[in-house]
Amino acid sequence: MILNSLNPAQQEAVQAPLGHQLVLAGAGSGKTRVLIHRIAWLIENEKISPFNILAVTFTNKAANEMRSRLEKMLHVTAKSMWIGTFHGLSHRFLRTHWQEAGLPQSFQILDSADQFRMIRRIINTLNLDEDRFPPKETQWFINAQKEEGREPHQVDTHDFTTQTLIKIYQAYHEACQRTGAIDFADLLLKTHKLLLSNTQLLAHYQERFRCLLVDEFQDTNAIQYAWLKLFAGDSNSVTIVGDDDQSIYGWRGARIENIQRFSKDFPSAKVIRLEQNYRSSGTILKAANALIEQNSGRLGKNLWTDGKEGELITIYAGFNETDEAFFIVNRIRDLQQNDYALREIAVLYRSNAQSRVIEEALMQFGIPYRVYGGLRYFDRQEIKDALAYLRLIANRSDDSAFERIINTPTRGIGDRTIATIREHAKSFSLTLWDALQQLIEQKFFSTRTEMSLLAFMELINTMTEKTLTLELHKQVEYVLCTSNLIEHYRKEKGEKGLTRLENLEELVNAAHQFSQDGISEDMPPLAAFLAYAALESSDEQADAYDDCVQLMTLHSAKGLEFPAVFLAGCEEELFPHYLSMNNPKAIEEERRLCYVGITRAMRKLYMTYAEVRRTYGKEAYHRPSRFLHEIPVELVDEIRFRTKTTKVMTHSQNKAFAYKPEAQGQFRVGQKVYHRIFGNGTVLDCEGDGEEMKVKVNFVKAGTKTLIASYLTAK
DNA sequence: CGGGAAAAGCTTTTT
DNA sequence: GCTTTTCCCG
Repeated sequence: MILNSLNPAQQEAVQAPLGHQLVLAGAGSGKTRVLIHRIAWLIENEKISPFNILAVTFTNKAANEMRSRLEKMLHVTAKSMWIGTFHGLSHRFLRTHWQEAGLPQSFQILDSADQFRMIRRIINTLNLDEDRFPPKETQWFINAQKEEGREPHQVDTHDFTTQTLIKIYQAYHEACQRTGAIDFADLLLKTHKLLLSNTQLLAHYQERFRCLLVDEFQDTNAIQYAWLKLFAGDSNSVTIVGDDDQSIYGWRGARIENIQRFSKDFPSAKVIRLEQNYRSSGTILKAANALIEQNSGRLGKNLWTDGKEGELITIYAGFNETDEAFFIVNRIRDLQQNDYALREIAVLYRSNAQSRVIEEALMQFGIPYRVYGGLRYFDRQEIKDALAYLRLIANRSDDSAFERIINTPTRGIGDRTIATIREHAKSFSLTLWDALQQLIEQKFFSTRTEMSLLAFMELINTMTEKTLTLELHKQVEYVLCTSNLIEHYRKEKGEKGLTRLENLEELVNAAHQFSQDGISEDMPPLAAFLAYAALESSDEQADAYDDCVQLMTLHSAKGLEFPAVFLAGCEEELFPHYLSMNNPKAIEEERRLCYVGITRAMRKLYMTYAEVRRTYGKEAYHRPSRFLHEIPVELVDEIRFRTKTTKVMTHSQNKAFAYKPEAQGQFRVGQKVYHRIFGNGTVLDCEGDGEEMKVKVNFVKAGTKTLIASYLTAK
């Protein structure tokens, strides 16, 4: 194996003797490479069988990448290796041990939308007020409990509200059990619980997985930590890789403290720091280091590079979000001139809503772009409809699927009828399907309603029979046709309906592709496909080769790198977000998010903000983000006020065009001035006049800069 | 049942 | 402000 491509610290991590290891890997320090080389080393030099290795990542994408890179490196298939996400691996485990776990063989995975509907229904059935117990918050509560590994009866409670929430949790828990559904958190919980209670099984798995490796360890939550510890047992070797400075998922239960806890629970663990950065210029790195230093309780790490200092960081103050967007587009065009490919440029922002203005500006200039995040393929309405038919075929007790399609496409079954079925199901603890069957036997409905209902049951039963022997993709095709979904969406007018039809067609292809890849092991193909749809958030890889500007949130940028990065919306209230403002811990997480953003940039970083921003229909004035002030001024280049493009603004932007900043008066040489980022300084030179006036200022702390007069205050 | 009007949201996201 | 969900009526 080629090790000379690794630096000494990396080599140390890769070649460490068996035992526990904690690798603190800074941004851009080659963390993934180390992890992959380590696994290869274990196999080739320590003669560990791939069969004995368990590697955990946080996304399917990371898992797939790791697998394929390993296969390339070792020239073997990594099939026998357990590489995957906590959820994916738990799923694999539960599919094998469904019986011991007390699950039906065809257990269905609920995604968060299914979970939401189910919880809301339970709140209503319990006659609770949706305003006092908002389904979304309740869902949050339940998931938070699950992430801490607490079942309904294990939650301590004193106040009435929590007691009610637990009641809902309990009812939800029972509903899941009755319908054979498990949610994402359950995958981990049930795996953990089964291993704890079944010593034989535990011994078997502990004996098998002699080497455990976990990536992005700073993102693990309580149940994941417990899960890992259980697999580790007393004698297996555990390697964790993480960066406390890049922990940005605290809000969904991730705990940085798990890193410290690991050192305590595995005291023999060797700590290795990877601090050499291969990604960013010296300037960008200095900015990142200075920023993150403001956080308390860090494990401590200082990134360095032997590369060039590179270009200064450009901070731009737009007068509103449109101006900010046009600045970004203008600079993107400049970058294009300077031989940057569009795909090498990323625009990052705190929240998704910010993408719109930027998209509009890009569109106006005909610059191709791609927005990451947003609605995923398997989350689309039409796809979920089709999958619901398949789910009901596979498992009649799947209530979520039942509710979704009993009247989609419409077949004359109204809300009243569905409510009756629900009620009956509740009072006799039946699944909706069984409740419906009973009610029909009891001749409960009017003849017309009964006919519609019978037709529905008949449809599902026929589908099940007819597709029993069909190949998976044929099965999907059959369902699409006989369910009338195609017909239903054909009626939807406009482009939307057309896209939906295309998506449905694509589902047949997806099924075909899936069965050809054939990783379904001993699961029936349909069940495997449904699990795949629930667990894998298939990202369209085809677009990856297109040359377009990459737009995404800071969260989704983690793990990526780009030669040029724009960080838009660097304003107080937006970034840091106003919901984090009064919580020091949350502010630190925002700062880490900013750190992640800055360290995505390889050569050139722009940070922009808007004086006025329209949010939720209201115009709001914000101060520049505190994070801008935390970057040493000597690393910052220039502040420009207005771009040439203001003239190109279309009618809709007229408002922006009409905006005139308050004249600050004329400046003269020798005058003392103040700037909100650079601080105090003295005017050295003036050029032009009015608001277009450019002023050269010698700042006390920041040195000499040339900027637009409007951003200076006379002292 | 479907369409239009009114109302309600509205960080960050993977699984 | 814009988008999604809900409500109400023909």
